[in-house]
Amino acid sequence: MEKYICEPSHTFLNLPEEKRLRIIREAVCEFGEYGYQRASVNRIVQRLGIAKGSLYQYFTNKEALFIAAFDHFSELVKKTVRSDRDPKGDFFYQVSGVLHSGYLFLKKYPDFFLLYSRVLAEEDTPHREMLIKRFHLFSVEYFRPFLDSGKASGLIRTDVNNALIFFMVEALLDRFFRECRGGSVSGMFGNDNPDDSLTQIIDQLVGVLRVGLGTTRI
Amino acid sequence: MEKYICEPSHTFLNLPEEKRLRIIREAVCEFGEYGYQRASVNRIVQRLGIAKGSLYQYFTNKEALFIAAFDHFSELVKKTVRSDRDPKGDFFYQVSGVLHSGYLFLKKYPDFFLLYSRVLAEEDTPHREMLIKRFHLFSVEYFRPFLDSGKASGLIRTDVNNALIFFMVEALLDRFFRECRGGSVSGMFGNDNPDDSLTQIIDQLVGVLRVGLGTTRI
Amino acid sequence: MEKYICEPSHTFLNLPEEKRLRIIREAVCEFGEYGYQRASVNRIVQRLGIAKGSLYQYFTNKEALFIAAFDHFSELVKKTVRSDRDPKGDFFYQVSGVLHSGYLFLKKYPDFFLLYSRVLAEEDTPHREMLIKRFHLFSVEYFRPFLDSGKASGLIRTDVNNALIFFMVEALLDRFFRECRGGSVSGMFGNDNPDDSLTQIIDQLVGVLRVGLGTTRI
Amino acid sequence: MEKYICEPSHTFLNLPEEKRLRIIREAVCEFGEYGYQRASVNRIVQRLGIAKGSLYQYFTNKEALFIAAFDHFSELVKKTVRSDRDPKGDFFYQVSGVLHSGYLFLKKYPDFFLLYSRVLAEEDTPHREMLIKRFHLFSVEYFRPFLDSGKASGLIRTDVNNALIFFMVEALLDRFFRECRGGSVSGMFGNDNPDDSLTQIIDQLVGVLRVGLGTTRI
DNA sequence: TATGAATGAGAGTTCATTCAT
DNA sequence: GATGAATGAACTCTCATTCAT
Repeated sequence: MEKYICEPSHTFLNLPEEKRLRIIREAVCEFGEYGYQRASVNRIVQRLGIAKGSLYQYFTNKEALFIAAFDHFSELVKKTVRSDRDPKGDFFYQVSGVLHSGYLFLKKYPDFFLLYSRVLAEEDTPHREMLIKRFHLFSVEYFRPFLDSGKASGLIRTDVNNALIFFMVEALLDRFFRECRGGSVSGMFGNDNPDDSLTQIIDQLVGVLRVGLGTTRI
Repeated sequence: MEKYICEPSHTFLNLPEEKRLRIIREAVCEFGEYGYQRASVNRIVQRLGIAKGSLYQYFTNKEALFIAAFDHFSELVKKTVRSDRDPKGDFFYQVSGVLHSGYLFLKKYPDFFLLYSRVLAEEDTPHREMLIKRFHLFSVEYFRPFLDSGKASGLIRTDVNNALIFFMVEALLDRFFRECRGGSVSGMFGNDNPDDSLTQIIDQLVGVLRVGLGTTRI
Repeated sequence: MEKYICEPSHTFLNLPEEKRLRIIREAVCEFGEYGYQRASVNRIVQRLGIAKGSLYQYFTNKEALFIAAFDHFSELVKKTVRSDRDPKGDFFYQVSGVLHSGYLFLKKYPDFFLLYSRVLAEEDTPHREMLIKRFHLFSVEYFRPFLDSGKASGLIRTDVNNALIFFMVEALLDRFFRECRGGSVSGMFGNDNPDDSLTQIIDQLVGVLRVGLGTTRI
Repeated sequence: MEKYICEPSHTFLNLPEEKRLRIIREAVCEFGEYGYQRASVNRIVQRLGIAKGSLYQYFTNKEALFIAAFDHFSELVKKTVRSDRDPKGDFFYQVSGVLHSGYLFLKKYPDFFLLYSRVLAEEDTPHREMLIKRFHLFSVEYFRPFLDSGKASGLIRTDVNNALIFFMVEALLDRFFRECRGGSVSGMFGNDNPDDSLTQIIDQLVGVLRVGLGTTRI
């Protein structure tokens, strides 16, 4: 993992874990709600009930605080995905699994997810490219083995570029999660079914992928 | 087309076209670069070399200027797509056509495209939902006939929801254009071919769609 | 009547009377609603539907327009009071008469009255002292004969200074009209009688004056 | 005393008293000179020689500063009147006492008095009605016992409405103080006697009231 | 004579950051 | 180590007035 220009200070790291977490959580919340630029350090310290000077002793500036908040989130995502991992299924099963556990994650930590979308969305987010790339690499690293073995075993068309496959999968994940955040997933396809129709929708989406990218025929 | 609460003033509409366009263009540029909230009216008038008061005689407020800029862009996009339209091809041919002409458009007006992504991305953009919806409706309106006749003629699977098809197509368009903006299209798949490899990439993407959504077999 | 530094221009005086009156009326309205300083020339021309430049050709500046508006009002008041005048009654009857006709006036021309209160109230009104003094002089001029003959005929205490009598009468007029503007006159004494109780209230007020200042005993 | 939506911040309350008072005093001065709307926060901080941001850490906005300034003044007035109070005299004696101590107060704090007149005068003053009402209530609360016992003991006419009596007394107080502010009190009745003629004038005024409202005959 | 586009100073307010205590 | 008062540039928006057409 790269070192940032501005790591949290020792003062911060020596804080009791509870307080450290509260600070990170409030930061995630603020940055998620307003995006980096419009987020207000004032509001953060107000919500925390600590002095502005204190925060500036933990982090050299707004940017450092932001990076720390994002990092925490990003580690959490990876941990969650890894722990949910069921290594038995094929590539398409994995995609479907990530859609499911991603959905659960964003229902559980809406603030974290909001923060992530903000970073994706707002170009003036500091270190944006690095942060995004890290997620992309994680996704590649996660799906790669399944993709490789899929191609090896004849499950997946070998005439389609890996990069293009990642491109399509990430496009669908992105859009799916973005859509999720707003309203109910089912609502996005016009019907008013409750959340449990989620499985059907994911199945349909992945089904199309399976046909388009796979060798299986209908 | 709906009327907004705050149209540009007569003063603005009576301006010589050249000046009017310059103003819109600079606004698009600023809003594209910073997003609505962080964009600065100060900077805009500075770039234009006009007095702040003047701009406020053209538009009641920042929001009105923003809407005007976005509208100009949005009309231009529609006009471009419509004029490029080749009504002969099937649904997938149309998707491929839109990818092409969209690519050309964003190379020609990168600022406009930036603005669009900002709107998609930033939730505190005023009237965001309306602006996005309008694009979505345009896309539905454009593709719908081809989709319908495709299903009728047996070209396209009828067991896949229309909404889901739109979802996938828009997801790919979105991501494709977003990727385009950064570097060369070819760069996004790891190879350094010049732009003329664009056709191949689009063909591959649409090819996968054609298999996944269509009844044609490989 | 004194000449002002800035009379309305010939251009204005040559305007058709109807237009001239509309301009004055809108000005009265604006200055009444916002007071001199906060009144907006922009709004006035907007309401009138004429060009800002035009207004500035009629009046050299905001101040000149204001004076013209106030003058018109002030002439109207004097005309009204004079035409209502019933020279038969004694001093106290006259006071009561002015209270009545003042009340009717302010119900008929609330904007004019509002303008007057603004002038009384706001110290940064240009030429305020002159405008107020003119009203005071009018009041003195109006009441003086009745006061003199009242003292001569033994109706009014001669041991009370004329200036003090004017002071008291004007204080009551002022407060009475100020109170009137807000709600119903009757409301100001806590009872909810309709406007026709006005006569009783005025009678009571003047009654107290009559006892305090007069030689009549209860 | 009611709490306002926006009290001064802790930051302000923790300031050394001297500085706190300076700020209030300058605010009173500015609001008194220009009225609420035209008063300029810029000018206030300039006069104080502090940064604009500082003032906004003390008070959430212009309105809060205004209310704080008015409150300070209003408490001071009440304290002054109460401490001058001589509970021995009758109702008319009390009126005369308030005229005297009011006069002294406004000579001592002319800016405070100016502010008060502004509030009375300018309808777009925020919370105007509440501020005025509070003064009226204070006046009622102060005079009421004397008025009641006056009526009980047969000193005051019982056929005159209490509300009407308050109306007259307040009208005279208002006008008296307004007149005072401009020049010397004596000047207002045309003679050039020094301030010590004040007593005579007040005596005359109250004398008329005593006759008009009282049962005592000349 | 009438127009209305242009002006620019000044309004209230916010905010990341510093530093003496 | 913690505090929080102070800062001042930048923000959006308003307005009386001018002047070329």
